[in-house]
Amino acid sequence: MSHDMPSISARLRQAGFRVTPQRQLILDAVCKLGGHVTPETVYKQVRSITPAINRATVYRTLHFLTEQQILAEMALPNGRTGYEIASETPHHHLVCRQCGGTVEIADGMIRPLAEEIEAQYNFTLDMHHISFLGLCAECQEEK
Amino acid sequence: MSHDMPSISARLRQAGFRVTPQRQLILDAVCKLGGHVTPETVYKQVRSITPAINRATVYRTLHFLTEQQILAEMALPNGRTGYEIASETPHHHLVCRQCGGTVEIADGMIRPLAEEIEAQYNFTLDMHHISFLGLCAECQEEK
DNA sequence: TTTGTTATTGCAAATCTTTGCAATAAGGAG
DNA sequence: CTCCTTATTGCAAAGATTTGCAATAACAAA
Repeated sequence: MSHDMPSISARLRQAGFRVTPQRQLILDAVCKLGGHVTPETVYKQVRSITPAINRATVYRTLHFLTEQQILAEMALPNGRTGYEIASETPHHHLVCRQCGGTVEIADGMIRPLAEEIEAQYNFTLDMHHISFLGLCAECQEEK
Repeated sequence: MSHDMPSISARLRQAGFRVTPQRQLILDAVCKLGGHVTPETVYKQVRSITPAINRATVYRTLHFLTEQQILAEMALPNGRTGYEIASETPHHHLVCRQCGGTVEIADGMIRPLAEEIEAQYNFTLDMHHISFLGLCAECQEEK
């Protein structure tokens, strides 16, 4: 999945934010890299194109784009954070703490639980931020 | 809930680990503080008793005690990690990203989902490490 | 008790991430 | 096109966490 820069730009400006070269470069990098990226891989990717970017800007922009729901955050096994393009249909992840591999699980699978939690505790879940940590099939066997 | 140091000590030695003053101080600190603690609060607590402790040791020991299932890790809203005494009956958390407050949810509530995931993906979930992030009832209203 | 093995610690340096502040530049208004 | 406001960036320093390595000290065995 790619991103529609014109419409994203319009949306940001509409909300009073600015569309800077850095933001575009970072979003391009996330798309180009594909899948789940880390602040460091994004930084390197953008750097390979131009030196006109600072690490702090990468971190700040990744947070910003997540707030704007253009990206989605996901927890990685070591307590680090990964990012991916926010998809229309939310989905979640099984993350292997051993090999770091991830498996996507459909939103439908956890929706019943989510609704039960929301109803019972009046707690609104961040539905784009759910990672279940554990051991994948391969890593279980190696044990 | 407190900890039974004699039996824990025996268990660790049994497995070839050593029971050092630092480990005891750190475990005591977690118990004394109660609830969910962070590496920093543990460090300060131990420090207030004796200067004979290094920050790196606190981090390493917290990880170690988690591996030994004496403590359990939990994800905090800012990507940080919290710890608590591992209880007999596993439970999970709803963590408010706004106020940082936590609510415990019973294991029974998510067990059906967990079993479905394990069956369908052959993925073993870390059952002590599940945190759902979101907004608690109070913080929703403030919006 | 003494000794030997090696798990653990402390330290310092490396990583990773966040934050305050002054300088820069996006983009709406004139 | 120029000016003005202020959102963003870069920089540097602070904070948080991890890691390599030599020194220390548990604790099992003699």
